[in-house]
Amino acid sequence: MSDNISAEQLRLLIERIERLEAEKQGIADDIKDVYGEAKATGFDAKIMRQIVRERKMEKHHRDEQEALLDTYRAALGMLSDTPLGQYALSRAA
Amino acid sequence: MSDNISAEQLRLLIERIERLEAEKQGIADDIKDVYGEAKATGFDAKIMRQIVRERKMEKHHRDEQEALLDTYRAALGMLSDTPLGQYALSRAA
Amino acid sequence: MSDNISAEQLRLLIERIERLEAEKQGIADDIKDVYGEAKATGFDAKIMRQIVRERKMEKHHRDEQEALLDTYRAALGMLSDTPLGQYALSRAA
Amino acid sequence: MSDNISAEQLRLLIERIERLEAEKQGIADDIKDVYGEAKATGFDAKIMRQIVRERKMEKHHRDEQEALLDTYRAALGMLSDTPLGQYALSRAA
DNA sequence: TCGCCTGATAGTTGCC
DNA sequence: GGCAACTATCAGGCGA
Repeated sequence: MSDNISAEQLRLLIERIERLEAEKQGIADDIKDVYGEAKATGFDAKIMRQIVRERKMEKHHRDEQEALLDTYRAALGMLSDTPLGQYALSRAA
Repeated sequence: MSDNISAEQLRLLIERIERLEAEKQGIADDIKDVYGEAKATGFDAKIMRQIVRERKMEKHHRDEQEALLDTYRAALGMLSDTPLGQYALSRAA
Repeated sequence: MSDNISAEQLRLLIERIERLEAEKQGIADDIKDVYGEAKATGFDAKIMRQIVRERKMEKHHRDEQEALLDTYRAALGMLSDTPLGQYALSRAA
Repeated sequence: MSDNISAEQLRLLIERIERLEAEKQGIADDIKDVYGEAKATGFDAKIMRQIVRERKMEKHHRDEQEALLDTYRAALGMLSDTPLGQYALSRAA
């Protein structure tokens, strides 16, 4: 009996995954359509992809910077109630 | 002036793409979550992935068979108005 | 000195790769020639490519089925020294 | 009867293609092995790929130059028995 | 957690 | 010259 339950659970999980993958593919198709539309308007898809890639990297870069800053903030947090810590904070910002 | 219009168009296209890519990534994360959930329930993610892959391939296989059959039908189509062609078609189906 | 040795090693590796890529390209050209020959004989290259693709997929399909079965066997293997596990194995095969 | 002949021809062509594709895949595997070997020796595969790509482009560039030169040579060939052609040739070389 | 390896994605070449 | 097949690259997932 518990085998049936397991099999049913497995079936449901597989179906959820397949449904999500179908959605993902649909969006991928939408993206392709937008590039097609851009091309029809006279833009170069290759260059656009390059721009998208660069912006993603810039965002990633900013996120990393932000994370680093958070780390500093946390490290300095424990010192923020001391005069020396206050000074370090003022230099890091 | 038309440069501004082009630049604006480009900006809109890029933003649409970035929004779609964000959605796509979100769904990819959802899929990962489902696998995580399955693992927590005691299923082996590797086997599940293999099953999903296999089912996808079976579907692709059927589609390809259908496409091949269509191609044959088209190739035979040029004979469909002759008795012999009719016979060939009936054998191919 | 060891730099020279490294440089020489690198050169040899690069040359081996370039030689292999040349061979690969040669074979790709041969394949193209065969399709050309087929076309000259009156066959439709598009259909031929579809057939080749389909046969490759069928092979891949069989391999995948086999791999899945192996995975199941491995998953059941942990039970193979119990009577109940033996029974499960006999049902799965 | 001619159908049988055609089918047999088609079979032979398909088999030749499949055999060539198997060879091609084998060489692709060999290339992968060489990169693996290089990596094991301490080289960076990504950089090596870049080098191979650049050398291919350089070769292509040289080939184009050579082709252009041939075109000039051919164009000048028809003039090579005239004093002016002789002069042009001497300038082009 | 890191390296490997497979699967997804972008670029290129050949065909129509 | 556009489109589709194919190849090469890259990133995410798996195993050690």
